[in-house]
Amino acid sequence: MFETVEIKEVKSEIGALVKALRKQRGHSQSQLAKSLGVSRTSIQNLELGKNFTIDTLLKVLKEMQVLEQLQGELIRTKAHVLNSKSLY
Amino acid sequence: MFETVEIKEVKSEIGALVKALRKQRGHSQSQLAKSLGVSRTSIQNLELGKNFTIDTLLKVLKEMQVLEQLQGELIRTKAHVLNSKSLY
DNA sequence: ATAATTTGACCATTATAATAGTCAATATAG
DNA sequence: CTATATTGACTATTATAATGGTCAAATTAT
Repeated sequence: MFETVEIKEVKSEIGALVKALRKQRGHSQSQLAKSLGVSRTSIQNLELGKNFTIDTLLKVLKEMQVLEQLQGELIRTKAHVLNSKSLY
Repeated sequence: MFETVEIKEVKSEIGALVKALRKQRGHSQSQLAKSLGVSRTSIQNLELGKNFTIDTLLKVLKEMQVLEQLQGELIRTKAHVLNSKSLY
């Protein structure tokens, strides 16, 4: 047990999710970049699992209308953290 | 409807979550920074809702052993995206 | 209460993400 | 098949995140 998840792997999965969201909406990297006011290189790096800033990611998620969901997850996760007794 | 969530707000919530996780484990910013091999300033900026890189965030989440959960969410979300018919 | 620790707010420097551009390889459309 | 659009892979430059340091204010421990 305690399977280790690599950071690199998670970044790639974030990239794959962004690409899936973008494709589903029928946009090219250029179209998306333009509507967010960022460079296509930023979208490309995000999708290819390179390093990127939280701003770039959140801009995409807002455009894709999944920012609310992320916020919900954050609030739930934090509540869960605060309610569970510390084991540390 | 279509309540707008601000990026700034979400960054602050991520910061609050990280701070809650850290406090629960009884670590100082300095301790956490050292164990991740990043500067305290990076932890501080993350917690205060400034901009930061995905690497910094994922390092923290890995240390806090919540990276698996995030990965699970990503996979579920992507599956949901791919299974739902496009409205676009 | 006071001593010790932690945190937020700086600053200067370094590392690197973001930008704008090009081009060949793929993919998509006609 | 041919034309068009898109993507991945570069490069050079600029903007900014990360670093390492200090210090006063706030918090926590004694």
